[in-house]
Amino acid sequence: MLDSKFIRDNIDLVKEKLSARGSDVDLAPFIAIDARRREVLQEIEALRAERNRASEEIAALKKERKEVDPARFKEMKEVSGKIKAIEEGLKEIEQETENFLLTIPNMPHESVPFGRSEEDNAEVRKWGEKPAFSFTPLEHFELGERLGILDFERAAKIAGARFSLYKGAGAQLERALINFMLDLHTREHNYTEVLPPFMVNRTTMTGTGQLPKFEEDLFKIDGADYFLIPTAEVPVTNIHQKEILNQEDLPIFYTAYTPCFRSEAGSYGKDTRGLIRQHQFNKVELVKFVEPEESYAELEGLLANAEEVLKRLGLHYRVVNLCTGDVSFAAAKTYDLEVWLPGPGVYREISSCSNYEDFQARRAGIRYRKKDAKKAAFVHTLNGSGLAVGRTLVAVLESYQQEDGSVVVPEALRPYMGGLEVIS
RNA sequence: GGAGAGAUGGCCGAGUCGGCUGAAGGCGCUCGCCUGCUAAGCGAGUGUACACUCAAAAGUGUACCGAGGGUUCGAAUCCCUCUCUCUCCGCCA
Repeated sequence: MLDSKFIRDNIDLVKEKLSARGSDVDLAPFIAIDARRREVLQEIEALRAERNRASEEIAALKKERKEVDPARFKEMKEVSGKIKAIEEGLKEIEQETENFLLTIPNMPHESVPFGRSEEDNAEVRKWGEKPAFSFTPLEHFELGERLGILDFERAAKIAGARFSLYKGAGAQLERALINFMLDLHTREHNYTEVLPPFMVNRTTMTGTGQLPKFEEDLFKIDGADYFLIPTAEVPVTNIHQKEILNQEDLPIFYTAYTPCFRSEAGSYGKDTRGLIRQHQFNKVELVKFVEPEESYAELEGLLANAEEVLKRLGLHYRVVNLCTGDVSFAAAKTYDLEVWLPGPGVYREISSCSNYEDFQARRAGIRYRKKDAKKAAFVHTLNGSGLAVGRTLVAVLESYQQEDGSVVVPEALRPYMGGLEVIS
């Protein structure tokens, strides 16, 4: 959420920043209603002040056991009626401003390249090499089905399309990846592991920006106001919802493994086979709460933490700086990590690392108190996948496949696989 | 699922028959004084948001005692609804 005062004072800048991301919001109605809001507020506050004064007067008279003129009561009853009437209008106006603000996306940071679509994203760097094969590499679902470690047909029978069933070494490999990632981030990168609820309420979904705009992408529990989380970012960022943290508590780093649930209506027809696009997938998430001055340095750190997973697994990847037209609703800046998939021969997003600045903090009410500042300030929140587990498994299968269809287990994972070296 | 109790400031805790209660008292914390050091003691301060005045510093007003609504000239205090916490019973991995 943007600061309404900031919008008021910087209309042209806000307009420019939003149009850079392809959002041509008309700010004029907001400016008008915001002005009206303050006008009504002043009116109502003056009346309330009058009521408070009268109240004190009456209290003083009663204390001295003096008579109160009945006309006074009548007069104040009218004032109260007026207040109530204006209050209703004010509530509507406030609701309207709130609704507007909640649907305005974040402004991209100055280091975000201008662009219209993902075509315009800027490659930052590449790491490693595309693995060379003396044969035509297979896609992961072929490998997985042949090895008997992935079973999409039965997954469809149990649940439907876009669900997966891992078996044997496949299930074990998924679990190994989760543990490997969590251990790396907790032991070497200073994150605190958390295991949050996989369902959250509406307020929490609004805090990180999934609601009110993207309800159709979420799975909602029927008969209760719970949603399945689309990412651990949601419950974990909201850990400190409506809190004022101490400066010395920052920065706070959390990592969490959770399954993620995404409805993503409209995605049908894309990536229909395999693990790439699922209604349920596993992810290890990294979340940071930091002071504003530190947030861009912390974004680089977060990105490096996610990259480290790929490096240790020996998977070739590239880092992409998303352009203004491709950064998501709540983010000010996003780096995507794209892993190389030898099967289809493409780079595939495997992590998305973003700085939200104070956009989520303002929505969720996450503040901190600076040592000698009188006012509490909003923290900056960041998060990134560290990594999407299913897609990592895809990359491992495809990158480490051998001509006979077996798959070599990357060394970093062997301790988590009971020493297993090859899946065959 | 059933029965009961409760929700007040960073924490503990008081709020009488509704009336200067943003909220007593204590603890904690900050600054100052005092003091070989520490402790004790003394003094002052110590929530958030919004609006207005304003260059700023600051000041003024309004709101907030779990959330929302109602009664009333006036609600932390009375009434209703909801949420959460605790205790007991039932069920249960």
